Amino acid sequence: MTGLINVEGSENAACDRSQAVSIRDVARAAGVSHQTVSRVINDSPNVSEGTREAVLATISALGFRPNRAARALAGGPVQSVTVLATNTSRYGYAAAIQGVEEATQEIGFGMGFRTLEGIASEDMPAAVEYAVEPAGALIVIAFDPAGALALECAPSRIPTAAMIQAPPPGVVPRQPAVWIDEFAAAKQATEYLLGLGHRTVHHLPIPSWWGTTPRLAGWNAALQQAGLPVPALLAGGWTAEWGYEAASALTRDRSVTAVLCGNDDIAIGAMRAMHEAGRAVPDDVSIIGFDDVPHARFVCPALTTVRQDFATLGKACFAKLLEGVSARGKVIKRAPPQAELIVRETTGPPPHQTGHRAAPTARAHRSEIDR
Amino acid sequence: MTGLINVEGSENAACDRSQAVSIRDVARAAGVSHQTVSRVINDSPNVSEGTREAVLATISALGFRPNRAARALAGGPVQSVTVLATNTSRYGYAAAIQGVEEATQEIGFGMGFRTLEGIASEDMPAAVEYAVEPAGALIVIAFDPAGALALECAPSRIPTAAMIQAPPPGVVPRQPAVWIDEFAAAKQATEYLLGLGHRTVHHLPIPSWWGTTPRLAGWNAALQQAGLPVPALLAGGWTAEWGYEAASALTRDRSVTAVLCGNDDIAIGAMRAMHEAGRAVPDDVSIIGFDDVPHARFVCPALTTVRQDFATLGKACFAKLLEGVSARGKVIKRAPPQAELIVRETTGPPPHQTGHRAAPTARAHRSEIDR
DNA sequence: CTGAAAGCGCTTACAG
DNA sequence: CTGAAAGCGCTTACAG
Repeated sequence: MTGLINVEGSENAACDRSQAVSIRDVARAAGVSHQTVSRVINDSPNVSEGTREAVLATISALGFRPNRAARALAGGPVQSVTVLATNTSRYGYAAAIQGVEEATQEIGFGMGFRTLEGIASEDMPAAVEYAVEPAGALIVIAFDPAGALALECAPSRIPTAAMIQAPPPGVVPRQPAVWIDEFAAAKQATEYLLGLGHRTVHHLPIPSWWGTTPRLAGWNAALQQAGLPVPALLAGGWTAEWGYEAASALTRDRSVTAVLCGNDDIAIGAMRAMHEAGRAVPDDVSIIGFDDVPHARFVCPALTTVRQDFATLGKACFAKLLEGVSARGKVIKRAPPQAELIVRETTGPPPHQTGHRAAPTARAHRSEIDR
Repeated sequence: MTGLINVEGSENAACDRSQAVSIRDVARAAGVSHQTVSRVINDSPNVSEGTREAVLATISALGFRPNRAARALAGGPVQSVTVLATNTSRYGYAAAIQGVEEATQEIGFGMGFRTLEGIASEDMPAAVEYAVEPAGALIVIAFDPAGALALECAPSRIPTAAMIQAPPPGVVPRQPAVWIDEFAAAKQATEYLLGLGHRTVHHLPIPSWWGTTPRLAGWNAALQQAGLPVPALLAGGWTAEWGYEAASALTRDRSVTAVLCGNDDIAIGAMRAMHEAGRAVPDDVSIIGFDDVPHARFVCPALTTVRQDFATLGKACFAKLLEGVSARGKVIKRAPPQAELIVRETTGPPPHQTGHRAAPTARAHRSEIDR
């Protein structure tokens, strides 16, 4: 098979590429043994500079690409990661997955993906086991119960890292994990609402499976710190549909003037419910979301929300994973991102509040009302 | 390593699983050769019913899982697919990816994923080549230029299928491909607007790279068929931001009373632009989107849009891929989904239209205004 | 229908 | 610093 180097002649030159160049082909062409080629592609220090360069040149001339399956089989280093997540289409998950993808691409890792939806608890161990490639690592997005279960099922033999909801103070996750400090942001968002003059803030949470979530805890802390009673809570949900249903129930209660939502989908559902109930946002009720989905600033009124950079979280998670793995090449460490309150149009003072419109402490957060 | 079978005793039994049972372990335990085990796991017909059952029993007793890397390396059948897409977080892509994922999971295929964003054209062939696993297949989401390029770069040696924009009549895609018939839906949506009494319909397209898109063509056809001039077009975009900018330009033109948008993000951006310009939706201008993202029915006013079932499209694409591959097991064929106009609240008769409110031909499409 | 042979492309030790 | 050996777990032919 010739024509590997001379690509310019052919019809769609840029798009053709013939079959498999092996480590032995490279070795032959470079006049070394295939082991030496192996050392070069694995960045072994035991290669003289001269041969290294010669081999590298031959590699690129021949267009050699190491066969991932062979490397895995032969017991090579970890070189692929599979991401486990409940689903793909929820914004935070999709963005996190994309972050991992970019990070893996940078260092030439393969990336697999497996969805957790519809897997029964008793099948989870086998599913996790089977999901990861032979010499592969594992990243699990454990924001929800299914993800958390998958994480528990990860065999200790497989290098694993996770994106999780922030653990309560003092609790150390059993696996390498990253998270966004949502507690502070939720507290800040709640305080912002209180600062606007609201007597209390209600919360429409995302689901929790150990009794609380950082978002919920932050909300709770702000209320308690202000000496306010904490309103009753519904079990959580994820979708706009759930937010719509949950907020509809709140609609009859005139004491509800501010609602902190567990995510933007819930917030958008809640806005709809308020709209249908004839409650104006933000004049009658203020709403804050969580995540800052791309359309949050375009809905009407534009959604005040807590921005979370899931793509960066995904990258941080991958970096965390690499710490525990014989990582070749430089691992760019990344700190997990900070959550950030973005004030837009769904928040304002409560109704019947004459005059003294508590000056929103605008310095503290970013405003995008005037985009 | 013992304890493989007896899992009930241990602490978190459901979550433990020890290392690698090989084909030889199974063979030994079943009293056959490892080739016979191989035949069984590959559904070869050349195995007597008795030994097959015995081997199968041993496999499940031992918890044997074939090593994917070894199968690939030894030249086994295709058993994994990698999906190439511009990104992960755009709704249609995310949903399509999830559809593929579910389909692969059903038949035990591995699934890889690679993002196209940021890959220079000249690097595309290598990127595509390197993305797919050794004995793997390829699915590319070619809704956009980067995807289309990746598809062109797919080496013929790799089994490939694609999700594409519907090709113009008479054009046969060079690769196995599936698509949603958006032409008819776009035409229907345009006709619906015309039927409401609008004098013309403007279009905010998604990008095209061969001069048109099915959505654009359907819009165009409806206009022409009605003997109407076709309004000038902007180059396309994908995001709410783009839709916002594009619609802002339209805002000063009072003849714009109906806008068909290339997707829901554009539509939401357009709604925002109209809102800021003091043009009421749908009283001053009607807007229709494309896709039916999950929040479309919750925004205010709820978005009239053309629903597209990308998850099913993804499954259909995987089924198409399997047609060209020595597929073991039953392949569930799936027809690509149909697009469907969902009438909600962003559409109505044009302003200054006294009286005769052209009866919306409501039978023809689904209405969800009363959810 | 079933087993003994050879090899997929790479990697680790092991010798120099 | 470099090469000859053995093997990862599976699969195809090839012989019975």
